[in-house]
Amino acid sequence: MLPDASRPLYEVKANLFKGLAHPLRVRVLEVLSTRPETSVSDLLEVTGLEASNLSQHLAVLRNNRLVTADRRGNQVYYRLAHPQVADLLRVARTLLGDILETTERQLVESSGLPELPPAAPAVEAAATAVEAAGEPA
Amino acid sequence: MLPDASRPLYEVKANLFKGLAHPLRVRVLEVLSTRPETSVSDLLEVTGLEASNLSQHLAVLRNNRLVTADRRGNQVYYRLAHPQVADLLRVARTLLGDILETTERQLVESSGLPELPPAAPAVEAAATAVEAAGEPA
DNA sequence: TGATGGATTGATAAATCCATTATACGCCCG
DNA sequence: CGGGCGTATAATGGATTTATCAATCCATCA
Repeated sequence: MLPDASRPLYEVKANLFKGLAHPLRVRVLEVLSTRPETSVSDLLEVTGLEASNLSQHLAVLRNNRLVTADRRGNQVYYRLAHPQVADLLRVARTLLGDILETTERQLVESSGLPELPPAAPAVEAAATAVEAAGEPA
Repeated sequence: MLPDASRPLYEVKANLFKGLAHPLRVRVLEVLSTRPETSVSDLLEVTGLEASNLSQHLAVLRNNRLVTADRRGNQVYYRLAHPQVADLLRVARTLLGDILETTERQLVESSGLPELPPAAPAVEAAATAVEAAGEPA
């Protein structure tokens, strides 16, 4: 889990992605991208999760060195270990935008070519949702 | 597996990362980042894998719209579906470089502070390996 | 000290992922 | 058409991941 550099890079990278491969963990990282730090109790509120479940996921993020925790008094505060983590989320998002765009285009092309589709509610709304989502990363 | 935009973005992102969360798939994407396209047989050579195993992983990459395949004659050629995929791998690599650097520094700091460590073979070599690795992404 | 609130850890069952094997498909050539 | 090659899919069993519940740890405050 710790990025052991003696292994082939593609293994280490795969481990990194594994650390990111859960909705909850992505969510936590997104929250952490918007503020300098966040307490576990705040994360609990935001996510509406069970404490132990969240804690487990935070442990995964810690083991992957994606976040750092420090305890102040009764509470524990988490922050991104590196700004690059936010970069990664941003790049992922733009990639997803592209993917969605081209799959949508391919759908249109293969289904009769109505140059400007009169309005494909679901897909269309979805696409713009991704573009405009007021989301941190 | 298809990036359904009607779901929360963090779920879609997590799915994307899941698609990347295997050494073999990362390896394939790295190979594909270095050339415009690569045939399955070439990938088989490079990776030394069983055909069906590779095929399964290629299917995952296809389902995630990370690669596209097109058949010409007897062979199938794969390519990255978007240049952003390579970007993602690059950002991941620099992040890993940072992570490794700071964990190494923390190791040194917490173990007696030999200002310039006389030479910590494993870790040191590893770090430079990551920096210098002549790897595509 | 005991008690309380916040967070983590351990244990377990369910779900998911993966390598392997076997089978099927698509294309070319004889 | 039949055979062979290159890929892909199905099925199976073993390993990993995850949500849940119980137990523990750590700091505060009475």
